[in-house]
Amino acid sequence: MAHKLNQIFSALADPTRRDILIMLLEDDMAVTDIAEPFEMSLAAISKHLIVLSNAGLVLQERRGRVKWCKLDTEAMHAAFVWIQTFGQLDPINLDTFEEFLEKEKLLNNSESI
Amino acid sequence: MAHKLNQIFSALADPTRRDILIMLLEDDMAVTDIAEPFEMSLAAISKHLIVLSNAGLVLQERRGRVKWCKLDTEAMHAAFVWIQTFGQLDPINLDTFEEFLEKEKLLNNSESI
DNA sequence: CTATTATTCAACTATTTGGTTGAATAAAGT
DNA sequence: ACTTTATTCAACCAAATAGTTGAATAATAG
Repeated sequence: MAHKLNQIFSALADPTRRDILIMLLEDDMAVTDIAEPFEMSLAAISKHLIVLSNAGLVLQERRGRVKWCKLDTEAMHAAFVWIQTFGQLDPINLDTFEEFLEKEKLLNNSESI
Repeated sequence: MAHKLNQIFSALADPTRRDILIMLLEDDMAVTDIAEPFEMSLAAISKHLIVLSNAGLVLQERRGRVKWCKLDTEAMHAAFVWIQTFGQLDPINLDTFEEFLEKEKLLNNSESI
């Protein structure tokens, strides 16, 4: 599904998911324990975790009947790098910008297969 | 509409909007000029700019019939700070986490009026 | 005054998202 | 074997999103 940054930023756009990430800073947790403080259903939390996992923000490892969730810092780092780089970019050359868009479009298409 | 970070991250989640932000690094631009390299309609770009503006990532100033768009770095900085802080947080105390959620819920409600 | 240019609005559509509930699966405990 | 626990699946729903087109608005140019 398209660019990784799309998934990362849209995963971070939901306050429940940001809260889950903050919880996971303390320790790895099982799905049921993650769901406990929230007012929504377990199934809803399970879906949020799948979104976080698809974005690469969380790793899920099943041991027995329990699925342990832990932070995966790599995706967060990618977002961090994008924002940081953004602030430090030299002014771009608009003449080459359309080429850039073109390349990115091809890339997105190939990724979405 | 809820938490500012929701708007910021969800604005950043769209590749067209990220591209627009990159274009604006070079210089302030009018809506029509921003739209030019993209394949979608002007109205679609106009909507994207409203999203960016609501998120606080872009400032729009009308001069005559032209609406000039420029970067507003504050919101980007807020996202940056969140991610950076995230990586540096001490392990949280889960006992107080529900209180945190409660406060945040009240806050979100008052913001969404 | 009229035509052109810049931008948005309105109405519509298709898709995605975030939630629900109830059933299904699968492992562990007794 | 039976029950409980952990998690997901499936079907559904409401709301939001990202796009379209055509008309409306408003400022500039001729």
